Formats: sequence, structure tokens, C-alpha cells
Amino acid sequence: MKLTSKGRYAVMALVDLARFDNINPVSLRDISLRQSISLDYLEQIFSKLKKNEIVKSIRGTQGGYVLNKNPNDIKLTNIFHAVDEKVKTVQCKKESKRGCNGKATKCITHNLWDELEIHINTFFENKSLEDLINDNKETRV
Amino acid sequence: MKLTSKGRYAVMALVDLARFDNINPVSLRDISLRQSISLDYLEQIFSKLKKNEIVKSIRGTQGGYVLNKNPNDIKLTNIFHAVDEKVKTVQCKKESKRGCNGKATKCITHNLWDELEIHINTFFENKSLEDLINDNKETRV
DNA sequence: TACATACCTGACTAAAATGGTCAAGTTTAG
DNA sequence: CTAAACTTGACCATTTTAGTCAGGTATGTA
Ligand code: FES
Ligand code: FES
Repeated sequence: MKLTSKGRYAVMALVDLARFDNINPVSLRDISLRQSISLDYLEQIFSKLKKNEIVKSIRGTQGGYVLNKNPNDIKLTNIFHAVDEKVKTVQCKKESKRGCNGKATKCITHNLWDELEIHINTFFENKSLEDLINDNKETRV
Repeated sequence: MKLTSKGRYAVMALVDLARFDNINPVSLRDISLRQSISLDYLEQIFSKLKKNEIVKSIRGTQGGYVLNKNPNDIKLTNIFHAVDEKVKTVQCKKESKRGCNGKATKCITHNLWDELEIHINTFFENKSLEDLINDNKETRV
């Protein structure tokens, strides 16, 4: 079970963005340099964040990205969903009545994995970008 | 973030084993058939479970595997650890002072991922094989 | 108006991880 | 003696990951 770098970078970049987003848009170039993330890769990520209305883009010189919502309204769930970082613990299709083994009933561990998925998602739902910014302020003063 | 089938199968197989482990050892062949898991793959998995003293093996005809501990003392953590299904959310080496970005300090999201890792591991530490057997009895009567 | 900056898009790919299979044993009950 | 079942290690196809590359397009500023 591991986190992919797409999800990790998305959150990193947004925390960085939120910290510097005062008046001016923040360019991916700056984020790239500060956080050591490939610029090309960041572009892919922000394209998705934009589609999901988490950020707004401003083109041209002095352009960049700005948050599209209040940091308190951006939960980790939203970010992960935007970049397709999904938590997948069950193997079967959830809608289906069939199990992961092809049988007509769910497998003997299905409920367990389902519980786990909920457990993890709860964490993501309760954590907002604002929380992260604050945590970060504390540790750096 | 997804669960690999090694971890999933390990737990599945152990629940199956625990349910049928009365007097006689349970053969992998039976587990394979009941749970639709490749026999060859199960062998790899049980080899690891054995090394970690979660099961005991009995060779020869009528042989098979038996639990090596009380189901209540086998936590998901133990099972996952045995088959190398590890939760990895931070990117950096934990012991090191350096961050995942190569810089001298931890990255701005390090604490978050660390929290997440603890959150998930807590789930695994609190869930025992016995819990799973009971859950399963309930749903099947 | 030129031009540099920065967003935008899609194709491509090397490397790693995953989810197994295959082959050749050894042990032991009956 | 033989079949059932564990044991070990090598091997491999496919998928996923984590990017790179090569073009574009929009726009503020000089
Ligand atoms: S995970 Fe849903 S049936 Fe096995
Ligand atoms: S995850 Fe530990 S420093 Fe980034």
C-alpha cells in the first residue's frame, strides 16, 4: 500500500501555492524550484486540479495559478480525487453482487477491506488544506 | 493507494485456514480451491507466513498448515509484515534527517504522510484474525 | 509590435512493481 | 512405493508509475 507521487506532489504543490498565494498568482516554475518537482509533471497535475476547479489559471507573463476556493473547503479527498489518486482496497466491483473471486457472493474478507477503505477515506475527508497550512506554520514559526 | 493481492490473499487464506483448522491441517490445495487463489502463489505466501511463525507446516500426505498462535494474537499487522505488504506513505527515509526532495529538512507534507501512516497502521494493529473469523460467522450464521 | 513568460496538450517511454507461472525437488502417511 | 503436500528458486508477461519531450497558445510589458 503506497501513496503515488502524483497524489503526494499535488498536495505538496497546493500547500506551497497556498502559502505564497497572497495577491499574485504563483507560477509552476516557482513551485517546481521550491519543492523540487519536475515542471512538466506539475503541469499535468495542475491541469487536473484546474479541471476539478480547485485552482484557477492566469495566463501570460506574471501569470500562474491561484486557489479557486477557500483553503478550508479544499479537503484532501478533493485533491486526491482530482488527480486520480484513489484508495482501492477491495478487489471486486462495489456495485456488483459478485465477489472478487468470480463467485456469486462477496469473498470472506470483503467487509474487512471495505472497513479499511472507509477508515482511510475518513482521514482524507477530515483534512483540509487550511489544516496543512497551519501545521506548517507551527513547525516553521 | 491500493492493497496488493499478496496482502489480500494472505489474509483471505488465513481466515479460511482458521475456519477449517479444527484437528487436521489444511492443505493449500483446499484453500486454493475454496478461495480461488493460484496454488503456486499461495505457496510463496505461506512460505513467508511460516518464516514469521504465523503458521506451522506438516509435510507428507494429509499434511498441510496449522496456525502457530492463538487467532487473537495474530494481528493484521503481523500478517502484512510477514508478506511484505507495507504501508508506505512518506517518500523519504524515516531515520534520515533529510527530506524526500534531497534537501536538509523534511518536506512540507512529511508530517501529514506520517500521520496518515499511523492512522492506517492503527487499523491493522487493532484487527486480529479472531475478529475476522467472528465477523465472518455472523454474516454466514 | 516583439518577445519573454507561463500556461496548455498530447504523445511517448524507461524503469519498477505486480501477479503470477514453471520446474524440480523433499518429506511422509498409508 | 507412491501419491499428496510442502519447499525452493528462477523466471516472466503485463501493468503502473513517474516522469520526459515536443510542440503549441495566451498575454503582460517594453
Ligand atoms: S474484495 Fe469484494 S468480494 Fe473480495
Ligand atoms: S515525505 Fe518525508 S520529507 Fe517528504
